[in-house]
Amino acid sequence: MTHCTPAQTAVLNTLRQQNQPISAQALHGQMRTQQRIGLATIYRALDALKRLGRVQHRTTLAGETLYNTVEQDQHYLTCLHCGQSFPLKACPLKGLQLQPQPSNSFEVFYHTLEFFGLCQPCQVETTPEEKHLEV
Amino acid sequence: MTHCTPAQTAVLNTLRQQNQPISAQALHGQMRTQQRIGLATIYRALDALKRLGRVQHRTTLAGETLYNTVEQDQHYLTCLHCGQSFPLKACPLKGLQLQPQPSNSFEVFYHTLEFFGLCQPCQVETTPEEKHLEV
DNA sequence: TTAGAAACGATAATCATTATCATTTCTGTA
DNA sequence: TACAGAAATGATAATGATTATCGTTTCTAA
Ligand SMILES: [Mn+2]
Ligand SMILES: [Mn+2]
Ligand SMILES: [Zn+2]
Ligand SMILES: [Zn+2]
Repeated sequence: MTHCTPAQTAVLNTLRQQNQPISAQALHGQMRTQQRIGLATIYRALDALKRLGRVQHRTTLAGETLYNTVEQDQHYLTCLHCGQSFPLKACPLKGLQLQPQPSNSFEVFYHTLEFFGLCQPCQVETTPEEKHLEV
Repeated sequence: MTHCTPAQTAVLNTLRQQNQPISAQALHGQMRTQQRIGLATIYRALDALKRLGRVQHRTTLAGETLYNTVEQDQHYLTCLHCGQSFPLKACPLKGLQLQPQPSNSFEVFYHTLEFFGLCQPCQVETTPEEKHLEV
């Protein structure tokens, strides 16, 4: 219990090789070609890594959960109309200092940050009254 | 199709009355005491409001999806050990300008932002090597 | 070795969310 | 007003990602 199990290590390494967040099932499909591993073990490993602060996840509009390592500090603009996601070039929180918090010493491992709105092409198909903030 | 359906309006108003994000089922349980409304309609309304950029949602560590209006721009510190969530006093992105993006004119309606780590009490039960960033 | 603990794989069970479909309500027109 | 087609709704069945279960295997430490 002191360190990662073999499965956890394997999952973490496979996640590191991805250049995009990936679902648990896709991860399984990818890993099982290399080694014998059960889907339940993937979920167990992802959960453990999550609680260790090594892996994070986001949920797409379609409802699928995508995992990635905390190191790849990546955020997306997601279009509410067509569902496409566009990666940000940099993390907007880089170098940002959080205000002192409730118990004033919460230890932050990582964060999730996503933006939702309309991509360029989808904006034209939208009525003016629905428009909000331009960025 | 030009405007909200009665159900969408009702859901949005009920969401506004909440001072915390709430699950679809809890929302249903709360609304059905006031009026006859089906759970499917709640989900349909939430989905429509989501795509209109009026409602957002987050997924807890336990896997439940919680909804809230975009106006209540609220973010949380969530402890990976005990699962408790602590609200931030203010949005760290307030007044922040996004860098020019891919198609350079993505229209942002709202954002989601969450922090994960260890709360004060849970930090003491943790070995030093697992410690990360102090905030 | 060997006993107990932890991890694992296969698969059954769960449960939030979606899809279906018959019914009701709306909207515009004759 | 009466009516036809469209949209919305509620009840409920189906789906599918995640979790629980359980028998087996692997690890750990005496
Ligand atoms: Mn970031
Ligand atoms: Mn905010
Ligand atoms: Zn789009
Ligand atoms: Zn805690």
